[in-house]
Amino acid sequence: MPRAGLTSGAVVDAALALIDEEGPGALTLAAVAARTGVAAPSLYKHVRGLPELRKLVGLRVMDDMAARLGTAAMGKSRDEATAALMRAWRSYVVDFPHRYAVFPDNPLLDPDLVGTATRLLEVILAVLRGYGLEGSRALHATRCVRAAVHGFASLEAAGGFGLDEDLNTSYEMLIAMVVSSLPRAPAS
Amino acid sequence: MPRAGLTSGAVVDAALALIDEEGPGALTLAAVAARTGVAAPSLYKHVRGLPELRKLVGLRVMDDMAARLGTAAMGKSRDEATAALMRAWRSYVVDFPHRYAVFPDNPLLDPDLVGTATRLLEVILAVLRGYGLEGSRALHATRCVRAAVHGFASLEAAGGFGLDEDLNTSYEMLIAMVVSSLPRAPAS
DNA sequence: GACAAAAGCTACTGGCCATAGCTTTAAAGC
DNA sequence: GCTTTAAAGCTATGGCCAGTAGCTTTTGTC
Repeated sequence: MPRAGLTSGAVVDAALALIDEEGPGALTLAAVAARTGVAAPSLYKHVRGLPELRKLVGLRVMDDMAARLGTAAMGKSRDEATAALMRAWRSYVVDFPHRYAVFPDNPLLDPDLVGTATRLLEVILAVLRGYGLEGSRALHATRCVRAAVHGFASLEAAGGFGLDEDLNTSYEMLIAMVVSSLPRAPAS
Repeated sequence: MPRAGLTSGAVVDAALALIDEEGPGALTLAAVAARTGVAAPSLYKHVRGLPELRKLVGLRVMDDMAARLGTAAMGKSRDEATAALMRAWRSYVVDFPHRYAVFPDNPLLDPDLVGTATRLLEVILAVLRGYGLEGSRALHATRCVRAAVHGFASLEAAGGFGLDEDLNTSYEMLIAMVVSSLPRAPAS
């Protein structure tokens, strides 16, 4: 019997493939084992259990998003950067609708996730700093941007918007709303 | 052996109590049966199974919210109505943080939920009509309001905002952003 | 070529959903 | 008041999944 040659990363890959193909509800150890050609208990050699697998999957999702957002905002500032950030966020959801559902609920409270989560927030904060926002004002503004963007993304990922017609137009309107109403300090 | 006298409604009540006390993950037929003092299979006399119970619970949540939003917006118009609506939405989440997680993902596509879901959307649409918004513009604006409000609510319900300090301030800022950037037709 | 660590396996337990089929309660009709 | 019957409850059972225990086999290293 040849060895499967699994690694922790390969298990996460299989989990993501499963999620992409059959939705977040299909993520079971049994299914991952079947897909990787291994008996279910063998997975425990690479992953501590289902909760840890979920966490690793969530971490990958956050990582991918952080990379996308970072490059999207790169070289831009202010309104242009905000719009690019928001478009990149949604584009992830459009590309991987099922993945967005496994984005960790509360990454800031989990020591294993807080690093990546902070990196993600840092992207937003960096853009807001371009408006001259710092400290408390930047914090509140970050929350507002997160709320708008995450709200739209999660509703779209869940198919929550009824007819999917014209979602681009809706989102551009949301971007315009955010951009136009972000508190701003005078440009330096 | 006296009879428990369950009804479909009582089962939903017990399910909601469970969710409130132990979170949405605690909603199992076994737990509901224990709480109602009945053997698990007996629940099938009142509910078709776990998916249906979830749906009924989601329906109740939507119903409660629709009632709250309706009375909150009543007698107000434009910015005042928008702000009241948004505050009422969040107040539900603050009062029942765990319930918000069982809000149905896609009520508009489920024939059993679409009625209540539409009633809920109607409240938002009614407020937007106060700005003179109709048709396509109103649709897009509704989506933006939903996104902002739902995004904030779901992040708060999941504890996704790190420190919960100053969430009121953040939300008031979001309200101000929405109110100030809503497209508006001239007042009649 | 021997050995040790890691990767895989089978066997098993316990939780939960769900179905089948029986018993008992309680309400309705005579 | 008694009979009847539908609904409400039960026990028994099966299947799926997570997770643990303990064994075998591969594979890389000395």
